[in-house]
Amino acid sequence: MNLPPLVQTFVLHFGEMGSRWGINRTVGQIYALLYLSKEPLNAEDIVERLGVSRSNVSMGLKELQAWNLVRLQHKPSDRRDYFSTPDDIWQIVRTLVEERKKREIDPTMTLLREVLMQEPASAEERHAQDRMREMHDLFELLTGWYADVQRLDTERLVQLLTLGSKVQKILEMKDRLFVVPGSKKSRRDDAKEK
Amino acid sequence: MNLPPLVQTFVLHFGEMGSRWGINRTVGQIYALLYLSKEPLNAEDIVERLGVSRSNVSMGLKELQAWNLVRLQHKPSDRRDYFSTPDDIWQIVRTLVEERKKREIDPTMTLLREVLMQEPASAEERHAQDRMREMHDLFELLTGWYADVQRLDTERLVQLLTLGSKVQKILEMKDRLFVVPGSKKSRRDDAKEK
DNA sequence: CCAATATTTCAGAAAATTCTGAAATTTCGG
DNA sequence: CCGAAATTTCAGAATTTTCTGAAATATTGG
Repeated sequence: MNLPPLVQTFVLHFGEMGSRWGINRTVGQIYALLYLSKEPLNAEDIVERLGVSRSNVSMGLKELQAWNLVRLQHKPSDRRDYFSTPDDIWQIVRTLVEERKKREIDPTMTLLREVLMQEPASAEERHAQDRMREMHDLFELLTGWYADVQRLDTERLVQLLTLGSKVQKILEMKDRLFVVPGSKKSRRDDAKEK
Repeated sequence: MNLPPLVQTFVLHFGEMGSRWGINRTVGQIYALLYLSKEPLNAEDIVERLGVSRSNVSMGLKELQAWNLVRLQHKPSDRRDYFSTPDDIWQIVRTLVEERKKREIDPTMTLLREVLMQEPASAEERHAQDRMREMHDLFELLTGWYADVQRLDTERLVQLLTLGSKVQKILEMKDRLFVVPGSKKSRRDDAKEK
């Protein structure tokens, strides 16, 4: 491995971290390297810096492309493929969340919907189905939130995140200001009192 | 594997899904089984239903305990260990997020902080450090948001998630209502115009 | 077109992980 | 305490994943 120490530390860490995700060491290292690099890199650059085989890099890049995590580009009068990550880190986050949802949540939701259609044949199955329904509803809530928030432009997203749970305070304020006292909606807070 | 079809479908799916996480098939299956089960199960129960070795179950349960994902309990006049998942699915989510943060984010933040202290020895290292700083700041924002939201009770958390980006609307409303026109704070929206 | 260059594919080697059975250790009722 | 029951440990077998080198395929400047 042929990298400045500071870069190497990061690349090695991401290689190890990859295993905690569904990603292998080389893929993690390639991504880390591209993320830190100012200039786009071609496959041979990556081979030299990471010290892995050309074919391994080829497969790694293919996987990263399948994840939409790298951008392929070309330099004038150079037929080699150059790869880079988006400059905007928020774009990276959005892609990551999107792709993980696609691979992990969506198939699970499909399965849950299927299983929830079936008729339980025993008390045991009935209970299992109830549990699956809880999970289904939870995922629905989370993905709904995500679908909503994902549309915000970055500035507003950051604003929202910075606010954190302080939003809650504003909600309470809103409730107090705009809900007609005695109406159905305003009873929520009363309920807490009991 | 000796399970009602509906349960088996879910257990097999979670087994496969486990690989996408850092968790192995058996651990995924054990967790799925416990999640669906009304009654706590002992190790031998799990062996029978999943058809894996006793030692494999032992190691799987140990791992799930390390993740705080299962609860160990005992039945009167039975010395065997019985395992279950929390009834409250939100408790499960909280634990999962907490543990993943502990294993993935925290070590990465430690590394980033260390590397950001060092003096870059070249333009390349300087750029790499800038990129790492972006990541560091991003994680700080996200974990800050999480730390904040994590404290909410479930009812309010659900409320917040249901609202999604509509929060934004309320924020704008708040701005319009309470910010003194011409003050520093009220200029945020003006900036967007240019 | 074609030859040089670039990239991908893929079979099998290497490495890592998962799983098992047997043995060791722990626990606790009597 | 003892011994039966329960659990854990662990060496190595089985399986899966990762990685490589060689060969095949694709691309493009001239």
